[in-house]
Amino acid sequence: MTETAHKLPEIHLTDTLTGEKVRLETLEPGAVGIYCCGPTVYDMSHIGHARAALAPDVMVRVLRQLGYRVKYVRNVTDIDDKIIARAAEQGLEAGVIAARYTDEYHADMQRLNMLPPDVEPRVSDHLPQIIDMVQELVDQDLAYAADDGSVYFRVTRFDGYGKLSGRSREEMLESAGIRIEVDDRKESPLDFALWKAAKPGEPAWDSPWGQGRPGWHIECSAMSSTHLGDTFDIHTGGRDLIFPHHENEIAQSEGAHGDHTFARYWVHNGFINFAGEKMSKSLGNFWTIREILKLYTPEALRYFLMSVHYRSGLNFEVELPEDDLSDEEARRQARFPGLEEADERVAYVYTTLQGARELLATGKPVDRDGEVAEAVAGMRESFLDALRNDFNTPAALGVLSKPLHEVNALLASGKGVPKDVRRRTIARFVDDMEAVADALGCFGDDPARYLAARRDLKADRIGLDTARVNELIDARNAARANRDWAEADRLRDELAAMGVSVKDGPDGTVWDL
RNA sequence: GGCGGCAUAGCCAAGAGGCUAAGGCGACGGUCUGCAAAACCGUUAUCCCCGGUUCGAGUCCGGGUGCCGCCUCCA
Repeated sequence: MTETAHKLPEIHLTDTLTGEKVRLETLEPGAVGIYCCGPTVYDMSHIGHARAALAPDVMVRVLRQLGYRVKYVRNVTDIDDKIIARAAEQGLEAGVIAARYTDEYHADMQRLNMLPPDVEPRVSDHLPQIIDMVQELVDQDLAYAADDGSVYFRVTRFDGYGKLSGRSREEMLESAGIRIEVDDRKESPLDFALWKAAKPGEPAWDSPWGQGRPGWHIECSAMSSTHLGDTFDIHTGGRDLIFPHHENEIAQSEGAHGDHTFARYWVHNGFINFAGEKMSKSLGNFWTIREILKLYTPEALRYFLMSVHYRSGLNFEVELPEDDLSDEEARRQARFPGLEEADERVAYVYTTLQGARELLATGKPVDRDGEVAEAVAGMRESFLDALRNDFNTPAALGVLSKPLHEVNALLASGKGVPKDVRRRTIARFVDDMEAVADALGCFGDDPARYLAARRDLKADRIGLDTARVNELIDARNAARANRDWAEADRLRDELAAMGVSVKDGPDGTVWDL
C-alpha cells in the first residue's frame, strides 16, 4: 500500500450483481485483477467476439493510463463439445482444431490492436487444478458423482444460487423441463456438470471418477483462482454468459473456497444485433472479424464498437446487394452504414492529425508553456473523466469533437489567434491525442500510413484502376492550367463515377475514396 | 410462463435528481473555392404514455405500451 495508490483517480463501473454503477474499490489498492471469459476455439471469431474482447481491453488501457497495476487474464477454452464436434466433422484431432483457431483468434485480436492478456490460460493446461476443485466440491458435499462417472454440482446446497441472474431456485425449478429434457443422472434439474464422463473416441483425462473431461463452467473457476486468487476484482464477459455460465462459476468458486466472494464486480457487454436488411439463413447470421477487415480498417471496426456504450446493444446494420448474387459474392459486396460512418470519422481524425503534424514540422520548436485554446486545453481531462465513468467510450469520443474543430480551424487559418497560441494549441492537441490513442487503441498509427492503407483497402475493394485515376488527374490538371473548366469538370465527373473524389488545394490536387 | 434490459431530434448516441438535454451522421444556410470537395461557422429535441415522490425528474417509484435478451455449453 503506497501513498500514491490512494491518489489514483476514481473509477466507476456498473456491476451486474447489483445493477448499479458503483465506485471501483480494488482488493489491493492500486492494483486490479481482471478475468475475461475468452473464446471457445472451434471456428473463426465473429464481431461479437471482438466486442467481448474490446470491453476489457479498454478497461485495462484506461486503468493503466490512470496508474493502476493491472493483471489481465483471458482464457482460451480449448476443450469443449463444439471443438470435438468440429474435429469429428473434419476428421482431425480436437487439439488440432483448437490450436488452429487459437492462432486465428490471436491474429484477429492483434489486428484489432487488442492488448495481449498478461496470462492466457488454456483449459488443457489446467486439468490438475480443475480436478482438485471438483474433488473439493465433492468433499464438501456440494457435488456428487453419478453412476457413469460424471460429476454434478448440487445446486440445492448453494444458497446464493441465482444472485447474479436475479432468479430464485424455486422459479428455475418451475420452468425446468419446459424447454429441455431433464437428465435423469442428475438429482435435480438445476444441477450442472463439473466433470463429464468420456464417451469413446473423445479426448479424456484420468480423474478420481474415471476418464472424462471438465464441464464448461469449472474451467473458469479453476483458472481464475489459479492466476488471480480465490477473490479478484473484475470478471467480464458477454451478457449471455450471466446465466448459466457465470452463475455457475460463482456457485463453484464460492462453494469450494468457503464463501469468499468470487469476483467483486461483474461486467457484461451487450450484444450486437443485426438490423436493416433481413439476413437469410443461407447467408448466415454472423460476420467474422476476418470478413469485416477485408472491407474496413481495424480501427474503423474498433471505433464502431466504441461508438456505443459496452453495456448496450449495438445495431449492426447490413445492406446486401439486391442483385441475384451468390451468397459469397453478396457478402463481399455488403455495406455497413455504421462502419462506413466510423471509417470516415477515423479518417477525419487522422487527417486532422496529419495536418497538425505537418504544421508543427515547419518552423521553430513549440514552447509548451503558456496559453492554449480552451477547446483543446480541457480535452484530456474531460476525455478521461468520461472513461472513468463506466468506461463510457461514446461520451469520450464526443469529447474529441470540439478540439478537432478547433484544430482544423487553426490549421485552415491563424486569423485572430496569436501565432504562439496557435502553434501551442496544435502541439498540445497532438500530445494529448497520444494519450487518447493509448486509452482507446485507436488513432495511434502514423496518419500518412493509416490514410494510405485505408485508401488502398478501399481501392482494392472496388477494384479501382489506380493508374487510370492518375491519368485522369493529370489530364484534369492540364485542363485546369489552361483554365478549361468545362473539360476539368468533365474529368472530375468521370473520376466521381469511379468513386474517386478530388480535392484541389494550394499544394496541388489529391484524391481519395 | 419466469427473469433481466431498453425506449432521448430524420438516423446513430451520451446523460449515476438541479447550470441553457454532449457528440456524430443527415439536412438546410453561410465562409473558403474557377466551380467543387475537404475544412470551418450557424440552424436543426423538452426525452414512449399515465400517475406518483420531490422545491426540482430524461434521470427515482408504480402502472401501461412497444422492442430485445436470457431461461438450450451462443460474445
